[in-house]
Amino acid sequence: MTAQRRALIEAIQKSPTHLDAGSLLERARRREPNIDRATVYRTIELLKRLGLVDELDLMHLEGEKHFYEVKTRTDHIHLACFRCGGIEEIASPVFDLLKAEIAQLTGFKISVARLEVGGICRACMTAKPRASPEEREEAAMTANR
Amino acid sequence: MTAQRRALIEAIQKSPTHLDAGSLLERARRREPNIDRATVYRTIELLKRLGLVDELDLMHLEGEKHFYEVKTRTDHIHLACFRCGGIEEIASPVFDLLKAEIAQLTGFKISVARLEVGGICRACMTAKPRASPEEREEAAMTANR
DNA sequence: TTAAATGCAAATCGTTTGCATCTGT
DNA sequence: ACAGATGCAAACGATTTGCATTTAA
Repeated sequence: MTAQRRALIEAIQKSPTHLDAGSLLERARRREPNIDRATVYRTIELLKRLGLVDELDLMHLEGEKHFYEVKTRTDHIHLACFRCGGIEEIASPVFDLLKAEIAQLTGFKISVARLEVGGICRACMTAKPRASPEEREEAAMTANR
Repeated sequence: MTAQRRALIEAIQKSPTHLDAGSLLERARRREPNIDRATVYRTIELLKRLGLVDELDLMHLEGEKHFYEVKTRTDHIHLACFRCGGIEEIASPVFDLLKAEIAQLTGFKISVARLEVGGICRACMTAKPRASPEEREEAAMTANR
């Protein structure tokens, strides 16, 4: 247990949003100025292996970065808005039910279940009231990336 | 509609397995030898935008590649085995129910829903009968990447 | 004819690695 | 003391880009 690891773990825990390796490094440096990129990646790898953090893609809204969060008891779903880039989280008993069904049906011993949804959030949907239905449709289509 | 695009679309459609950009290029070249990487990526981007193909990560089992499949009417779940690398697919009414619930609860207009599960498949679970429960636990843990 | 698609090569981005040095236990 | 963790710099793999050229409609 080194000072660098402590700084990184604290950075992940404290952040209200999902951080990628780069911003994780930046935050950790406030505490431990000499910490290096490589250490960040190695520590993330470790925490993943220990099952302490989950890795997310968040629909690749900003390039191919990965994002990290502390693993909670109940899995939650991540909703990414293609228009505003916002991320929402939601948990549902139906999700747990689904995982149980999958395990039962396929015999899989599930260790990670990642559900990521992309679309247009309520706020963006109601905003731009001038937009015609055609424009909305177009935007939704184009957003599908 | 160019010859290159035709070759790529055919390559995606014909493949029984999920292909990444590299193998997609390779397959398409059998038909159109002069096709370039850049064209592959540009065409994939187009097909994604048009909602014709879905992009998958398959739990990053082999690096950070992305995999592609033609978008089907009913979404399915991808199960990746950390031990043998195999991919299984499964659809479930519960999955559709969950998506409906998410949309209803959050007001999201969902355009993509990607559920990827990582774990140990039934075959790998039953294999290695000599493995102690501890070893299984350890393997499952380590596999969590 | 001409806007759009392509090939090529170089660039970019996130991530990983080899290796010499340092540090926690 | 010494296994393991770190920093540094270089390497890497997947993907993207600028630009001159070709092609489908």
